[in-house]
Amino acid sequence: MKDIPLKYDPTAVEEKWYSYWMEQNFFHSEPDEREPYTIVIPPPNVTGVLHMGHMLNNTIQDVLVRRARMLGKNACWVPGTDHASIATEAKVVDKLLKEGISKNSITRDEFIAHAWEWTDKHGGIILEQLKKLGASCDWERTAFTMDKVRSTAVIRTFVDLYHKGYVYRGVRMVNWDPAAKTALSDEEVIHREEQSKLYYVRYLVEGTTDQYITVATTRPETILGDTAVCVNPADMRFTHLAGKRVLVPLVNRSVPVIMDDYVDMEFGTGCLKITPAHDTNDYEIGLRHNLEVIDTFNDDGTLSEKAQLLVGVDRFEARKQIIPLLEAAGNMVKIEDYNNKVGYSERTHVPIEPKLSAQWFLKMGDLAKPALEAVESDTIRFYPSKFKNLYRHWMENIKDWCISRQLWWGHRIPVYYLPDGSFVVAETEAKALELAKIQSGNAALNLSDLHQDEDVLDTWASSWLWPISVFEHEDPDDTRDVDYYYPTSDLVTAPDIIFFWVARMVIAGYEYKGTFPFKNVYFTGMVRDKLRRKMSKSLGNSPDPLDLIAKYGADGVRVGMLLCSPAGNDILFDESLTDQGRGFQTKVWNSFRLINGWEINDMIPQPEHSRLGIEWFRAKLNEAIFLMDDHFEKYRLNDALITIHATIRDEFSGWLLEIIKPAYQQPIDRKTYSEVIELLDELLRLLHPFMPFISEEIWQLIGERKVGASIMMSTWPKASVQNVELCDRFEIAKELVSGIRTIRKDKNIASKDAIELFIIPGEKGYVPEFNQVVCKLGNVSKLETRSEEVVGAATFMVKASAFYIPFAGNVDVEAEVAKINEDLTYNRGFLESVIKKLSNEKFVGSAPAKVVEIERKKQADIEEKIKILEERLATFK
RNA sequence: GGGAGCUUAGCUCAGUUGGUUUAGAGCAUCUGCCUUACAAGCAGAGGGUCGUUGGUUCGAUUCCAACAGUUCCCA
Repeated sequence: MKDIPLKYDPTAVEEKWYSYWMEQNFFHSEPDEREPYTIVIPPPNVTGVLHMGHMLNNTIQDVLVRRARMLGKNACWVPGTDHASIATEAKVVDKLLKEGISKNSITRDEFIAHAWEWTDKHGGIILEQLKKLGASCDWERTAFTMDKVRSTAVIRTFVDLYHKGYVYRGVRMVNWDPAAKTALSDEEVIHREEQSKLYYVRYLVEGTTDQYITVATTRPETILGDTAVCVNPADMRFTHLAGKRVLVPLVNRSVPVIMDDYVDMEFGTGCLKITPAHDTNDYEIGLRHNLEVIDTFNDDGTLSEKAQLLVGVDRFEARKQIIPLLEAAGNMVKIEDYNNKVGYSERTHVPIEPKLSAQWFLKMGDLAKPALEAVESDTIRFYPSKFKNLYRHWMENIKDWCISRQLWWGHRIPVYYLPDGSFVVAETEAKALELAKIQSGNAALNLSDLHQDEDVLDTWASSWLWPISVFEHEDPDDTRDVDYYYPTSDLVTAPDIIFFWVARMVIAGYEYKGTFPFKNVYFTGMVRDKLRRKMSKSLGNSPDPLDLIAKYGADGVRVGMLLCSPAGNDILFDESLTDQGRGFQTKVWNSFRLINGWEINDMIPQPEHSRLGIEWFRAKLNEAIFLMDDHFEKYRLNDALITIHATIRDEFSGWLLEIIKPAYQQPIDRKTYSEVIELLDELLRLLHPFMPFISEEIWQLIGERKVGASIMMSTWPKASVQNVELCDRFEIAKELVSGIRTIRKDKNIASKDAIELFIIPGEKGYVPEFNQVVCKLGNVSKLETRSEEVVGAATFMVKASAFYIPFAGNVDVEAEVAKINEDLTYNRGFLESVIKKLSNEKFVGSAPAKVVEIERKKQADIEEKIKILEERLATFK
């Protein structure tokens, strides 16, 4: 008997064991002859602090890693962080601004120094927070997307892809973020439906004084950049305008009326204004019709000199100001309410401006092929598999990836321009110079003559290498780790980055390692609040994970998160979940406290009920292991948790402990005690991946443990042959005990008063082998079988067996009769449906023999039960 | 506008190739209990014509179609 506290103190216990695990270096992995099990963390942004999404995601990873470790695999969970180009740059710019420093006033190098300072200060916070959750990451392998090894990999890859012809520079319509002043990839743009206006504006047909053509637009401020008006060639309303020109309002530029079947005749007026510089579709039309491109916006979203009017005015202010101008000029026809979709920057949340600009692109078509095939063929499995559709759709319609960003924080593009405007691509300045000399034929060229591209690479251009680059070393020939750990086993991430990250990792994996980067992808749901709102800082609906851990314990929070989160389903987080987790933690502790409090006596033999209980529980536990393994195999982690949760709470604490519990202040026999400790040991091991701390705490207390021992390094219990029949028979005994409890409650018989129990056994519903258990749990002093109805007793049935408990007081005949009649009605109805089925010749003829047999058995069972019920009813008449 | 998914108890969800006593769990609700480990607990109870309508089948929550509602992705 150990001296243990009445109340479990998660904070103290969690700190103690996490330090112990760290001291023992249990999380660290080195390649050896065992099978590897590898997970790379989805690297959180250095700007981030732990939020509920991380909690869910990392809890899942930790569960998988801990179980794999217990299965004897060489488990390695690599942690790290992501430099998050645009988000971090924005934070650093803000911070500097508060200090009175504008980004424009300092050099690139000075800015980068500030950004590193910021990263060093904040970048590690989130990883420290993960430790509180119990994450068993190999901290010695912590990586950062901008550290030396990872940066080298990114640059090397760019150069390689360039030389393979996949990278090209092109002027294209890109998604321009006027706040960050950078291009964004399509995936970084979020489209939202908005209430806006549709403006009908008329353009004077050139050479006339009263002929107009009216267009409909949501963006009247772009009129200043119009270079055509377009109609559908099939539209009879406008055939007379073919070859004519119109005047752009306010600026009176003469532009052609063009015909293109892109125009939807049904929409608006059937007549479209074309602004090639500021609309993707217009740009395409412009290319087809050789239209002039007039860029009327500056990089910051204000109108440029080219607009001629409202120069320097912000685009949204310009929209307001241009309306009275159009009205005054007599061009505004009408304004209607209209809902349209507007693209917003994922990071800065400002509306995206389509803008022509020179950017670096990566050709995706060929690269994507093996990556699509891998998922289609289930070489890489998605859980849940419904995300295959999404993945396929994107991969089949993949577009080239805009990989340049007009930012400073990130991997600077290794392109070096020569004085003549040509360029070379190389991993280092020295190599670039060498190449430049050859290319230009000018051996006197030196570094100061070269100018490196100002842009950095998209952050995902580093994260897509993550499963490879985290295993690389400064010595490029040291491939020991990558050879051993790659491909990794499981990836746990959110479906919203399936394109950003998952798909691109698969692409990079095939391109650079010739195989998939991970075998399974587990998509978690979004953590939302009770009202299904996304958790966000601005809504203030997200609890601070660390507060939750302080309040409920890390184990409690982990259980709370997982209880309600089948793969891929959003989890509607509510503190009642973590409260449940804490409740379970307390339950586990109290169960242990009960056992711990027993005095052991070597002299007394094992009582029969204890022997039976333990025999049954062994079978039940075996069943639980079997089920959990199956759930794990299918990545149904919440089902696996529910299984161990129910096994501990209901079967172990609720049934087994009640069976073997000695009478008050009585000792327990040695055999039962050691057997129950053995069983508890197994339960704790099954619980460990979910609740690492409390399982370790109790495991350390129930045996003599040497320094260096830990449940996390113990083995995962193995399922043996199932004994379903034993479990089923015990369920019948449980029903009997429940029946007794119900009668006690109905008839107000205190549990300390012993009762007598008489039984008329039927074909089913009575298992005498568990009589000792029933007597113990039901406080039954006498148990006898009878062949005739017992009068003056409370009765109930289990299946086809009838049970009688004599009691002092009157039997409520009316109530009994009513109860029996209710039972009869149900069973007769049921019998009818079975008979109907069996009398259907087609059923008997075509259904499998096994199914028909089941129906026959049903019929016999129900008939027997009805017979007994009828007999009982007769005794009341 | 195109595509995908979802719709089962008041809420959140299971339901594994169509048949296992006319659908299960957790939470919530209700009723008892401060029963010597646990009131952060225990023992019970009620609650669903499986979105609607058709079809396939001996048999449909399960397969198919249409419709309705809803969510997401893409344009």
